[in-house]
Amino acid sequence: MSQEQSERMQSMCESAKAHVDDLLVLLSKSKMLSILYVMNCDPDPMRFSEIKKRVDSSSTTVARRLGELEDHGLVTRTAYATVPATVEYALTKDAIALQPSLESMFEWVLNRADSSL
Amino acid sequence: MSQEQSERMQSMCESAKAHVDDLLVLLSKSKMLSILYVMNCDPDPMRFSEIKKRVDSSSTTVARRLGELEDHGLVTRTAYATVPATVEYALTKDAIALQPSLESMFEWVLNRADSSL
DNA sequence: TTCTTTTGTAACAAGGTTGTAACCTGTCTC
DNA sequence: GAGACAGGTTACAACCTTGTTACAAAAGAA
Repeated sequence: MSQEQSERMQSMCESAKAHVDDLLVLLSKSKMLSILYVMNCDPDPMRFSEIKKRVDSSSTTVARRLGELEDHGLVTRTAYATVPATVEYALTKDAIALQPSLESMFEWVLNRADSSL
Repeated sequence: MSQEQSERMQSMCESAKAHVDDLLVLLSKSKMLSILYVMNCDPDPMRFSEIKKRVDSSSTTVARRLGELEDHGLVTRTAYATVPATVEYALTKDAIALQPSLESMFEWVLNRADSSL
């Protein structure tokens, strides 16, 4: 951990602390890291059903998570007037900036899962 | 996301998937990322009260998280027979391997918190 | 006309998680 | 003896989160 980063942490005002907590709570919600991971795997926008299939969760939970990500400006939602409906989700620039961290975190997770077999 | 990583994901057996899920659930528990972060900030072992103070949570939750981390082999707990009691927690080698990911994830979180002011 | 599809939403019961308050150990100090 | 300290544990009520089920819209296919 860099000296600079620690100082930034300690000198933070209440408001910024709340924002940090907010983001940590967001990232800690169930399936959230998985959703960001699968969306990072593919640079193209992804449909609801594809995300749901890959993270293996209920519609309700996937919809809730995607809504929360949209609220935080981390994904954009685009609906097309096809029949049946088509909706595409894409990561925003801000979320793409998280990619290296996510990738190395999952690298670690996969390695640990491998070695525990 | 690397080709190799995606393939590893897809070819995983049920057992490994369970391990991955297990780790993701662990990392997603409340205050977990914060605890790992503050312990990474300082290379020395850290006392219970210091961790509790830095993550700003209840004894119960901090104790629960540290226990879970210990169960997963990510921290070691060392008690000294002083009066009053002294207990030190240290990250294991495996947890230290997660440091770069955590650091860049928190870098991202702090940047986002800054820019949302 | 009814079935099918995608992408959700609403309501709700079941289960999980949290903080609080009370308590504990063990020794030194007042 | 009473307090204080670190580092917890236990019990429990309150709260949060989850999946399930039912439902909806819109239009083309059977």
